[in-house]
Amino acid sequence: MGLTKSEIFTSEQNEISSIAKVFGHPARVAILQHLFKIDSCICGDLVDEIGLAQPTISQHLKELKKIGLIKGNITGTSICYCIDKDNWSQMKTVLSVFLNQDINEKNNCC
Amino acid sequence: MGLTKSEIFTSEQNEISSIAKVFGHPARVAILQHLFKIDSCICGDLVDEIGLAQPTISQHLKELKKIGLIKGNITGTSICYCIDKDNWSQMKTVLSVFLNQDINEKNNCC
DNA sequence: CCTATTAATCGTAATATTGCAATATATTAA
DNA sequence: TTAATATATTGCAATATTACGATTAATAGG
Repeated sequence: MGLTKSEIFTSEQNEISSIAKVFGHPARVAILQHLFKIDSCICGDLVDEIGLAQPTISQHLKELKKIGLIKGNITGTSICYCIDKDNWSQMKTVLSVFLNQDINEKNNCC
Repeated sequence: MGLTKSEIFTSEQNEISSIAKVFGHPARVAILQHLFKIDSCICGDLVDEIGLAQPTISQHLKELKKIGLIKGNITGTSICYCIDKDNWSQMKTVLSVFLNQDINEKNNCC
């Protein structure tokens, strides 16, 4: 069906998977890395930096915006995107809880 | 096209997104959480625990196995799955580098 | 051998994702 | 106003994902 049955999972499980899904494409990983690397904001050079067409980059930016990891403000004809630091931190906290489950693990039969 | 252009990205970007993609479905998150929670191995009760059909669970387990996060050994007619601790740790390291990019961040124009 | 049990695989339908050309929108500059 | 520039949106084709019924394979117990 291609349709995830979100309703049978906890909100935590859905939140973790929603965040992870956004990271699940190399273009979006590359966009985020680039936004961190140049510690001022960039505008439209993501299209040159990454080798994808402008509508494709725009679509990926939309995904990142939707989940709140980036924000953009208009500067003339261009738009300046950057990481939303507060949301990035919050997201890290959610993922950390999931990723660090193993610290309390005792035995492992396999 | 539905086809990711992996070849234009770095191996690190592809690795991060591959891991994240596996976490990008709540059923796989739930499976991993359950495997951590019961600190002995489980067999086929994942189907009861999560509310999805057996072939669906089997398919998700396959994805998790493919990327190396879980392993299973045969015990009679059932198969005992558990987290691959070494690979889990390695995966955490890869993701941590990506998630902690913000610690060196200086300014933020937005 | 036959049957029950467990899990994988196959086949398929429904939906989602990716990518881009074409177009629309919005702002600046002349 | 017109042209140029930057980004978003639309529409569409190709491919991927999700889910499950039906079937298959493998093992255990009788």
